[in-house]
Amino acid sequence: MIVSKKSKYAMRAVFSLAKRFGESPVKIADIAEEQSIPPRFLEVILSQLKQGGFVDSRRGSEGGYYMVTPPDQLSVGKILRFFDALKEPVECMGDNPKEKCDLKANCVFMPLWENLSAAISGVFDSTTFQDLILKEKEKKECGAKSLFYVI
Amino acid sequence: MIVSKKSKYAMRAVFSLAKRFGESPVKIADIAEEQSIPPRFLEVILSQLKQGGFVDSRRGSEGGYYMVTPPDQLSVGKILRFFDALKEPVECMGDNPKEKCDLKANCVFMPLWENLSAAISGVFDSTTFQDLILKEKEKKECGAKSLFYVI
DNA sequence: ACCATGTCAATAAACTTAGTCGAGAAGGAG
DNA sequence: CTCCTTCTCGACTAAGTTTATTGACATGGT
Repeated sequence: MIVSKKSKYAMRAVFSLAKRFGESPVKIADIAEEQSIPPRFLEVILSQLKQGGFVDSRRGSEGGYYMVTPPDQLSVGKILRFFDALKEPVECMGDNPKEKCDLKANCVFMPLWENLSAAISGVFDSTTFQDLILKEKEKKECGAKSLFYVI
Repeated sequence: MIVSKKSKYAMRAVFSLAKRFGESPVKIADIAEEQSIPPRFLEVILSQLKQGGFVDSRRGSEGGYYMVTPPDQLSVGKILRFFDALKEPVECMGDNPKEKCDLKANCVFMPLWENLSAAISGVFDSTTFQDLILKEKEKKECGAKSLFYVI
């Protein structure tokens, strides 16, 4: 898959924390349970998110993790890129390609990879976590309305 | 990467055969050399392409592989999808998801995965191997022109 | 002092990717 | 009919990546 399990966990964790932006810290164990993420794996993930400057933490009782970046200023793309999930579509692209290719500019496939790369970025960079939070609220409301009308 | 080495080998092999559509069979060894693909790996790939009905083969001397599908009727997407390289962006999507998710329709991330899936398909389904062949010809002409003007 | 929590580095199991190998089957030329 | 050439098939291996798990440690609050 393009988006690994780990990256999805990261997104869910960030989503969870983003909803509580400005509130008191949330324990790893709580996020893990809420989002069904293996707690000790989440530990690793949150630690990386902290390294990335997206979240911060406090130890001791009443400790936990909390959002640093406001949800409306954090795109999904930033998280995915940080977790290296938004890699180049092929190894021969980028400034420092793993797989070297002599063709480069003359490769007939290159425009394809470039379009792909742009299309993917387009999708992820245009959605912030604030958007997702709003979407969830909408869904809940629609769900309620739906229940009302269905009967 | 989204597109594995194997899938890229497959694309190059198909590209190579597509250029000779209607001509006599090409030996694995020749394609391998022309496209810098490990011969015995290419063997596996071509055999799968045959299974998929994209190419056919003949044994014995003067044998080899040849294109069945005309280049203008074969999109890049068809090959990538066949090689499972164009998987769903996440495991929880599709009709028969590997990773089951209770949220499904209510998942806030789902629209993201759907947009992504559509964007990727859009890129790959809109290019045929005929397009690539034409592009290569253009590039060669431009290259010649360029040489002419540069001096 | 103690307990609750985050922190860190190492490790392991499962899976995927990339590639290899040897023996065999089928077509064509002589 | 026999030999050579080429494809065919299935198993195998090596390396890398992903998905965690573990135990010992550090730190903050009461």
